[in-house]
Amino acid sequence: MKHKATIQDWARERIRSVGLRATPARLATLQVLHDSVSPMTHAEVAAALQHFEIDKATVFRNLTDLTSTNVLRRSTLGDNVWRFEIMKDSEKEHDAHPHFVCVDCGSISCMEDVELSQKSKSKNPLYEQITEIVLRGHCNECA
Amino acid sequence: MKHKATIQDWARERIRSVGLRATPARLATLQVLHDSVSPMTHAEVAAALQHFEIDKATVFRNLTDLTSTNVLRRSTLGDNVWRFEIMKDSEKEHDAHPHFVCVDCGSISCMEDVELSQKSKSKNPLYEQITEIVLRGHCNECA
DNA sequence: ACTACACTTGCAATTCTATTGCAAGTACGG
DNA sequence: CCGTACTTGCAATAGAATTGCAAGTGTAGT
Repeated sequence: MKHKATIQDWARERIRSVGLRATPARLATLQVLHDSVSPMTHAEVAAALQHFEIDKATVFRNLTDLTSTNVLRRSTLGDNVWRFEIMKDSEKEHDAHPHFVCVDCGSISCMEDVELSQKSKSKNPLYEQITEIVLRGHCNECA
Repeated sequence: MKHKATIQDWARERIRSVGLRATPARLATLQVLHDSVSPMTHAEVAAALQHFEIDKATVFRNLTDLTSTNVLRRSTLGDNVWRFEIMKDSEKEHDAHPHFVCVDCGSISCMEDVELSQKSKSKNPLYEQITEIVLRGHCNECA
């Protein structure tokens, strides 16, 4: 388990490596997203950062900037709200990992160890062009 | 090719069969969606119906009602705007086979021969409770 | 056909997500 | 430590989605 200081260092390094400045707002944003087990909406991130008096417009812009530089991944899970999560180095070349949405409580979780496979080799040349995978159902809490 | 009168009859029949009233606004809504080759946003439907002096709130409520009764299907392409299309009889039984949504043209297709598998046996007890699988990406037409 | 009632509609206002302009503030290369 | 280009805060804006309520209307039952 990484220490907070280590995460800060990683965040600073990562932000600067994509040509952006390591501002407190951006470091805090990555910290918050790191501490979360699932993708967060911009409203959630903004709420978490209000204690630090960081404006929501700033949060928006930073989430957008960090997404366009591939530090974050932005996805829409079917409810018309953007969600952001830190993009791991390991998944930069791969397809996005599936997200699970509970239709009862709305909770979001990542399904790192689930992948798609084809029953037959026949068709589905679409496979390579998939950008997002969303699964809906009942989570353990609500089932 | 169906005649307009036939579509009106089908629409009236369909609307009433789900327990709703066959109002001019609803008949016109289904007519417009029938004439469209791709899913339409609420704004597009509302614009098409303005000539008939149908309020956008009414349009929205009807789209919502018709969606919750499975007359229409609502989907999001990733731009945070709902899109609606008539749900064909053949696809009413929505089993858990994946649907593919093209984020460019909005077309929806079934991916019968794609299934999920776990990389590791470890966790993910969520697997059995999945009710819907949606994949987003670029279809062959739009790629 | 008529009637009554529940369902619908129109209008206006509201909520929520996302975006932008601009002046003040700040990170950081040199 | 300075200068400048990048960032931020604040306020305003745009657009999608939603709601309250009184007036209007489709329909089942007579």
